[in-house]
Amino acid sequence: MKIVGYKETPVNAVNPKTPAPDRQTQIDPVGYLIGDVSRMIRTVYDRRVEPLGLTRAQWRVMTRLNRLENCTQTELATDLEIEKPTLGKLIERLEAKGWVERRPDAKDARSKIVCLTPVAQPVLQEMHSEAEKVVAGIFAGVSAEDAAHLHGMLDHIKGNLAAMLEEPQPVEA
Amino acid sequence: MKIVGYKETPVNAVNPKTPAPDRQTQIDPVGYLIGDVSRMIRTVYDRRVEPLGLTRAQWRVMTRLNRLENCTQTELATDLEIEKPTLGKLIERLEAKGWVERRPDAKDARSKIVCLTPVAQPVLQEMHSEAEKVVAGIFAGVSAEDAAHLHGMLDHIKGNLAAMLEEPQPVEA
DNA sequence: TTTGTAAAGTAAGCCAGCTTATTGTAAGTT
DNA sequence: AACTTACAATAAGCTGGCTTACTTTACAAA
Repeated sequence: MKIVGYKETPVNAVNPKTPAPDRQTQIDPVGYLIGDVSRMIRTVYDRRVEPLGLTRAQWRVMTRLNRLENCTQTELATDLEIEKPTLGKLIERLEAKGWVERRPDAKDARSKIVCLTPVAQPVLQEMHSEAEKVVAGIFAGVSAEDAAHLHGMLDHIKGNLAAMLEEPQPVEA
Repeated sequence: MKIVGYKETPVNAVNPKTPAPDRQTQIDPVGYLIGDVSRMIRTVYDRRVEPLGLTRAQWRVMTRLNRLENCTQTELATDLEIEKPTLGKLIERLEAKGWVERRPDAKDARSKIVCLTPVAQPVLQEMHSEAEKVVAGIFAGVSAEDAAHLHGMLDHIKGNLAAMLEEPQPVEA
């Protein structure tokens, strides 16, 4: 299975392979750049983790589970920002691989506790090690000040976006 | 159909709703920020375009088609960076809605020319208008210099990523 | 001319996201 | 205690991404 990223470059996206997109960029290209960078980060990491036998959705579940320790499926789905049926199917596959298991919740007969098996530990360590290498590579040649500046601007933009997302949704017709 | 974005926040992602993530950010959070911003941009735009009856994948096809005019499916798929079967299914649905049509290629009996129907025009205009509003909202309060600086850094990072993506893939076992 | 290779589109099948609806259990109300 | 409401998980079914394999056609080479 070859993982190549979702490629969801946004509005009027430019092909990231385009050699010289610096002429005639009348519509602000920063929006495309952000999308490209975001996708490329995922693609780089996906490729490195692929030999471990994990898809992106699966390693996301594993890392969260590692931080949350034992939790219910609903808690995990909320934390991952995916829906419960989506998570349910993912857990089924991870369970089949022997990396996670579902146990009944002593406190609530409706819910199930999801937890990692010992088999998963080496996989998790490998994933963490690869993540560190990828981050180092991405910021090669970027000064600390520049990184801080980048962080500040992205934070500002994220604030703008958060405000836009909180605008009342147009009432259903 | 409610569109809420893919939510593919990368490695060790933070919940974008987290109010104050500024303490104890020992692992570089810029990677998360980029992913969050990218996803939020898409979500904002998706919501505005949703009333037109389009999914994200569908409006991407429509906008590209509008720029490329008449082209073959393979050309369009390459430009969109999706695979041909994926595009084929999308076109089927758009054809059913009456927005695009497939015509035989006079020059090559294997290929088909995809083109927009007149019915699609008002939809495209509405999409473009919304896109401009979203871009304006995103960069509210950002100076031209800061925007340029942001662009420069993202370009640098993108270069790093492109280099990483060109590294020889680990040989298949 | 025939033959072989390459390319365009599609079919089939998997993974991962979503929504809506169902089932079983918990908990609050009367 | 009975009822109603809320919630955990799952089932079913759609979209959209991928790969692999197949058919048809084009083209190049023998």
